[in-house]
Amino acid sequence: MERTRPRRNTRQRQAILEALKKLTTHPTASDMYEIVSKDMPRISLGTVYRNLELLVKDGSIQKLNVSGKEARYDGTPETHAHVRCLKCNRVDDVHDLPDDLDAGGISTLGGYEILGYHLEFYGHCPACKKKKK
Amino acid sequence: MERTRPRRNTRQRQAILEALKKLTTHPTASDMYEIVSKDMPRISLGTVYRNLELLVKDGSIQKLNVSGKEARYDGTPETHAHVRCLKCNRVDDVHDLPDDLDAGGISTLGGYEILGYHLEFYGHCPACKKKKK
DNA sequence: GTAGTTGCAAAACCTTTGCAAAGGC
DNA sequence: GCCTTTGCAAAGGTTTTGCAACTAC
Repeated sequence: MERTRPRRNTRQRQAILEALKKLTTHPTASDMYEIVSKDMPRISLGTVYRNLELLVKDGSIQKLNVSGKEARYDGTPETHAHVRCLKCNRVDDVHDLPDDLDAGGISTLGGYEILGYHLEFYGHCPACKKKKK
Repeated sequence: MERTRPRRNTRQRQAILEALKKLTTHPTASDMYEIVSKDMPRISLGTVYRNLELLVKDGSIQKLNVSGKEARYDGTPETHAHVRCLKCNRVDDVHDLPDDLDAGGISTLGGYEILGYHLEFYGHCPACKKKKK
């Protein structure tokens, strides 16, 4: 289709990727903007969006947008499931999926050529479960 | 939390639900607006959004917004997997999932209380596969 | 030097909301 | 008649984009 690998290693792109890789949370674009802004006060939100998008196309990171709210980014390139809290919108990784789903093994479904999947569970996180009472 | 079942059976709400139930596709809110507008030219897009949202809360229909683009609606209340075409953005149901995922059987994951899941595969639909060449 | 990138601001896009009028029950 | 719902339009929030200046290579 078109070139996906970034041509130039700009300071902005490096900073965004590094900051995201360090996090185990799943920040939104504007979270990333705030984080990177600390070291690079003149960076713009547009640049953050552009680079996150490039890195996603690149395969370096993942974009999660199951909730219909702001997209969130995941510094891990490997596909894996997520859990989202319906109350606080927090997103965690799922590592202990009992019956692991291996999309790599599924190549076609109803005539589609399958390239991957998004699997997101939803419910209440531990903190919100407590508050509920 | 608050009442979720609609109080009044308005013509607009009926028309929206009926139209959606008839479809096996997964229309966006504005698709629904266009469809319902044919019989009800003065309906507004806001009303379509409000009613779709009510019906979702109600459990009568489902909302799909894994792609990060416009949300799509599904006239079936039962949770099931979907496939989305990365090129044309078409969404189909998955009926022949080889290794069926039973979220009903999963009640906790990493401390979360699990209430459901969204599973969406992505790839290229039959039509787009042909065009690719 | 050149073409990809940035910062900035405006625009685009989808969705939600305020409000007066209309309409179920 | 009361109170939810509608239609309309404006506002909201996130993401994208146009453009001149900048910078990596």
